[in-house]
This record gives sequence, structure tokens and C-alpha cells, in this order.
Amino acid sequence: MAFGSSSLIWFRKGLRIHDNPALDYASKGTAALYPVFIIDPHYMKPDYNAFSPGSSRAGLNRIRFLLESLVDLDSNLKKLGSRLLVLKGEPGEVLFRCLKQWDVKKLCFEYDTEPYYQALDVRVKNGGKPPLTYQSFLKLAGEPSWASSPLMTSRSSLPLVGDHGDCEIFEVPTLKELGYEDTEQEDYLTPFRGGESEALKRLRDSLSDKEWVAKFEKPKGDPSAFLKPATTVLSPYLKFGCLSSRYFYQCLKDVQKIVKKHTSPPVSLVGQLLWRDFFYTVAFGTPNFDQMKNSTICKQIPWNDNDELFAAWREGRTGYPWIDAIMVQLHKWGWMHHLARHCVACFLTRGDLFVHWEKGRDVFERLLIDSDWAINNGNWLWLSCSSFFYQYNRIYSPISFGKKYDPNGNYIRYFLPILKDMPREYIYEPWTAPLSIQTKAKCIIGKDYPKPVVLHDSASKECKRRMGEAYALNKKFNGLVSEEELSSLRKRLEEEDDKKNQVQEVKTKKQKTIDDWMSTK
DNA sequence: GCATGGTTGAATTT
DNA sequence: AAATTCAACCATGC
Repeated sequence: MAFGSSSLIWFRKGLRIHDNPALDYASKGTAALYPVFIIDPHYMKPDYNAFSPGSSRAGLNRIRFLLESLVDLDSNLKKLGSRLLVLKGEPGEVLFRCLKQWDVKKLCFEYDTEPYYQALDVRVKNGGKPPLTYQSFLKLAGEPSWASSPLMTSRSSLPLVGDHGDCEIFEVPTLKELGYEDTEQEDYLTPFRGGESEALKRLRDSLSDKEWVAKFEKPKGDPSAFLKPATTVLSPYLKFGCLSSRYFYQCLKDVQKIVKKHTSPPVSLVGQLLWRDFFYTVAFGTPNFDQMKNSTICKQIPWNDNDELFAAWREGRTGYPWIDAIMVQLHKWGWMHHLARHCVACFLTRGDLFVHWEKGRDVFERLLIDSDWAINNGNWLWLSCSSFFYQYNRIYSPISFGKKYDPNGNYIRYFLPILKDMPREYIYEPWTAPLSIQTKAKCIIGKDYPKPVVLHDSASKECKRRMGEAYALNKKFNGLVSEEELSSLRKRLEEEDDKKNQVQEVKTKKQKTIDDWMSTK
């Protein structure tokens, strides 16, 4: 073995062989190649204090997806005469030790170091100002230079794996070995399997219906479709790099060459890939992108701090079956249709509960198998009308929105089996069902399934009012709202709301007295 | 400074 | 069911 000419590829994301520039570069002109993945116990070990099964950082479904992806990567490496070297420990320390001990001369990992990308960065960065709209992003980004250049999508061999000395090498662990128990219970198992092989299979399946690919229009999918989702579900594979976004992009362009009549960005499938890069660009160029405070793009809004409402949302017991079913799908599958994500995000924040978007963001971040820092934060900013999108009067109805796709409530019946026998006229508003119907459906509202935590009509009105006031405050101070201003607005809004509720209470009391009096007559 | 258009609504009318 | 109206705010770009 050529001494001192070995290289190491550090897999973090980019868990694939096809079109993997870091792998190509690492294996070029080297005698030995160390393909390494480091298991960070902090990321992987069970955390029993978390609100759902999983580690402190990730839900069980995403950990499972990652392990499956690693097993697949290892098997694909083995087909090429190599293997995955799994190490354990704090990644920085472990890597440093290996580099030294193995005398590695070249360390490669997924980061765009090519001059082309650096040049692109400068252009896209637009003089330090990231574009804040999709259209202006498109203009700045233009057509990628690799749009029609061949990619390395297959290879016949890899350099031999170098001697790993006395470093302890592991196989990809199972969930059980990581300390998780009862993981085979069908109930909480995402139907989506991880790995490059699965990604490429899914890509081929999606692309086989060329008409469907060409006509894809994002806002038009059916969020209640779950047996056969209305989108490609390639996002988790893109997230972990099991699928190359460039390869995906080229495949889509190839379809467009065949089917001339096709949709365009932002609604087309290519458009979806570009949304990814739009959010990466803004997120990279915006300080404090993932928070409200000290953000240059986030509206300062006096969200409330109601942990009971937040917990009800998180656990899928708001009393709105459409909302709760979506949250159950999030827990069980780690994936929902994008419009379903919109509904629950809107409901939690500006639509009904007025809870801080950062709290919802954290829940998605943990539970989604495709959670991606920039995209997740970007969408929560969007849906909460904190940035990018500002029409806070447009609120998804937790009753009628789902109904127009799924009037029979099949989606609700599947994810909330307690409601499976509720007649279709009450499935979206079970609290309106007469008690006799509830009894017959074996689901008493308030006992077997919760009453609504808020009344949508009055709650959404109150939310709009608060958003209006908050927007006015942001305008007044040109976005630079101090904490004092914000908390004084919060106080005022809550006091006004309390007063209203008191008036309402008096009214209902009066009405009740009248009713009682009438009934005695 | 001002007109324009914007992936992702709802209510109402036809 | 599809079309129309409503109401609305911002980044962009001239």
C-alpha cells in the first residue's frame, strides 16, 4: 500500500454512491480510501425525557431512516470492493484521531468548494443581500452550469479500504443495539424505507408516469391522500443525500424534453427543487434565520405562551379531527403532505392558537424524517406570516379545508380510529353530533375524543386582530420593535381579549337566566 | 415614490 | 362546481 497517500471520505449527509462529488474527489488518485461514518451518541442515543420516542435530537422514525440509509450505503460500497467504516464518539475528536493515526492526506466531505460554486455563491448572495422572493431568486440563480453535463451516476470500483490499525470499527448498529426497545411495533413505523437504493427506486417509479411529472402543480395536490401520496416523497432522500438533487433535476429535465407541455417553477417539480435552494440561500445569508428575535426578516409578533394549547396541538388532541389526524400522521409516519403541514402550522400560530412558530418548528424538526434546517424554518416563517408571506387574513379552515378533498373523512378515520364510525356529516365537527349519534359511533366528545380547545370562528378573528396590531407596530418601528414595545402590546391585547370574554360570559349568563326563566313558565 | 404581482384563502354568487 | 369578489401587505423594480 502506498504510504501516506490515503484519503478519507467523511459521510454526514450525501449518503450515496451516484453523483457524489466528494466521493469522486476522494477516490481519485489514491491508493486507499477510508469511507467513514461517525455515530454521535448525542444524536443517536435514546432520550427518555423527550416528548416522543427517539433521541434528544431526532424522532425514532428519522433515526431508523438514517440507519437504513447507512446499511444501504455499506452494501453499495461493498459491491464496489469497499465498505463503510462506522466509528463512535464525538465526531470532531474521532475524526482528528483517525486522520492522525491513518496518516490521511486528503479529507473529503460534502461541502461545495469548487470555484464554480464559490462564484455562484457570490452571485446568488447578491452583494450580501439574499433574495427574499422566489422570483428574484430565480433571476439571480439562472440555469445551473451542470444542467446538461454528464454526472457520474455509476462506477465499477472503489480504492481498497486502508488498514484501520487499532481503531475500533463497528457495523451499522440496529435500533436495538442503540438502546431502543419495542421498535418493531407496526404502529409507529414510517412506511418509507431509507437508503440510496430505495431513493433511486422511488425516483424511477415517480418518473415512470411522464404525464404526471410534466403536469405536477404543487398547490393542487390532495393532502388527505395517504395510501398513495400525492407527491413524490423524495424529500427525506434529498435530506440525507440518498438522492442527488442534481441527478433528480436532470431526470426531470429529460422528461420535459419528451413531454413538451409542462408546468414551470414555482409550481412544477423542478420548481420544488428550486424552493430548496431558495431557502438555503436566504437561510445562509440571514443572521438569526431560525428565530424571531434579532432577525432582519422576521416580523415581531406577540405570540402567547400557552403551553396547554401547544401540548394539545403537539399531541394531536385539539378536538379538530383534521388537525389532529395530521399530527398523528406526523408522529407515526414522520411525513405529511405539504398542504397538511400548512394547515397545522397555520392553526398553531396565526390561525387559531397564536403560539410561537419556533415551538412548532421544534416539533417538526424532531419528528419529520425529511426535516431540513433551512426549509423547515423558512416554511414556519412563511406560514406564520412572519416573513415571505404576509396575508394573515387568509386562514386555513380546520373544518372546510380538508373536507373539500376528503368529504368522507377517510384520512381522519385512518389516523384517528376513535372516530372511524362517526357519520360523515359530523366527522370534521364531531362536537356538533347529537349525543345519540356519538353513542352509536362509540365516541363521546369530551370523553373519548376531546372537545375543541378553541372555537375556530372567534379564535381566528382574534388572531387576525392581533396580527393586524402587530403588523402596525412593525410598520411604525420599521421592523425594529423593541422587547418592551412587544410585551406591552402583548399585555394590551390579552387584556382586551379578557374584557371581551367577560362581556361574552355575562351575555351567556344572562341568556341562561332567560332560558331558565322561560323553561319554568 | 408608486405601480405591480405574488406556489399554497374564504365567502359569496352563478 | 366554477367563477367572482374581497381584502390585503410586502419585495421588487422602474
